[in-house]
Amino acid sequence: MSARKDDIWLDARQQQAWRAYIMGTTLLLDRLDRELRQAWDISLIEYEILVRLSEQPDGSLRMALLADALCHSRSRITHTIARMESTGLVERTAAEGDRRGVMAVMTERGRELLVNAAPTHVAGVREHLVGLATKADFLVVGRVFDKVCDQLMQGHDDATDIR
Amino acid sequence: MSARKDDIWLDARQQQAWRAYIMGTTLLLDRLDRELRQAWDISLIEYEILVRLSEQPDGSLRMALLADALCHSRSRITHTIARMESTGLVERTAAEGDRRGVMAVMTERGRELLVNAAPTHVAGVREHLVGLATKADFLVVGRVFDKVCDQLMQGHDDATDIR
DNA sequence: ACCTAGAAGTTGAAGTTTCAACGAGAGAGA
DNA sequence: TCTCTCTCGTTGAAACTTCAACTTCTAGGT
Repeated sequence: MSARKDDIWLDARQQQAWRAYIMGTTLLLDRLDRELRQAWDISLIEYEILVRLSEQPDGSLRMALLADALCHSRSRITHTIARMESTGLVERTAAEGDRRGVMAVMTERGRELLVNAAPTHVAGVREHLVGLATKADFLVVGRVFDKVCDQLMQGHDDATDIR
Repeated sequence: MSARKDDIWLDARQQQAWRAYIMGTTLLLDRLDRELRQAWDISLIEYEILVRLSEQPDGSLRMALLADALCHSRSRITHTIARMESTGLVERTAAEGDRRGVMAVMTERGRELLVNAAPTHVAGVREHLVGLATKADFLVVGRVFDKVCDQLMQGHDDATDIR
């Protein structure tokens, strides 16, 4: 109940680091999203979905796995895939062996768009983040956020689930 | 046109770090937002606005400065402050000396809420991020994102501005 | 076979952010 | 003073996400 202040609050440097992280992330994600939209008329989320699909041998993935891979709610994936289907980047097919299941499949057009958009995206990531840090420092960032993922992954579910 | 692959793409470890950062950030911001909403019925954005206001001697800040401090669009600030005004956390007053200007002022109720919510928020930041890394590693994160801010800050404007 | 708990995915409404356009005032220069 | 350009902040619609409810199907027990 009466923990000392420095057990509760962040010190000045930690607080500064936290703010830099929040602001930097806000600016970075905003920028990467805009760059993709302007160059290829696709959002960062849609781009990331295409990346995951492209990593599968058949270019397809169950909706739930897509949601887990991106840490998005299932509802969000449903809506986003619906939009992408309407622009011809993916299609929906039934999953074999589970009649509840739906597979999102990348179309040829989706694959072409990804091939085009990938250099734009990677250049942005390099220019606005990776290229600004030493290799070692960037790997530290990766290490820290690996732990964040581990800590927060269990217990992350769709909003419909109990908590 | 024919740059070597490793001039364009990230290597495996960099890519892994990038994904950890994206996923970790998604999970982290989602979690911090939920914790504040559940405990105090306030979003992370609203919380951050209250923090900035509380740092001013008179608890008020021009809309534009608020937008800049949070790296949000002016439109977003307008909408968010409107919601906060309707729940009694802030009020709007005219800025002196510039009849275009609007000040967002923290109410007493806003200040009380912030005092209550701050421990929740800081505990979350500690538990899900700061406490998972060594002090040195976390400062590296801050250093990296400081550079990201510097690089992206100039040229960050409201969506209405030319680009 | 039957029942039940839970998972998969969708739906539509509510909430939030972005986008483009706008009105009003400030400020510099002729 | 007049005018031109720019900034401030807002507006309402479109785009996107969250939320809660729902249907369908699976899987495990009896």
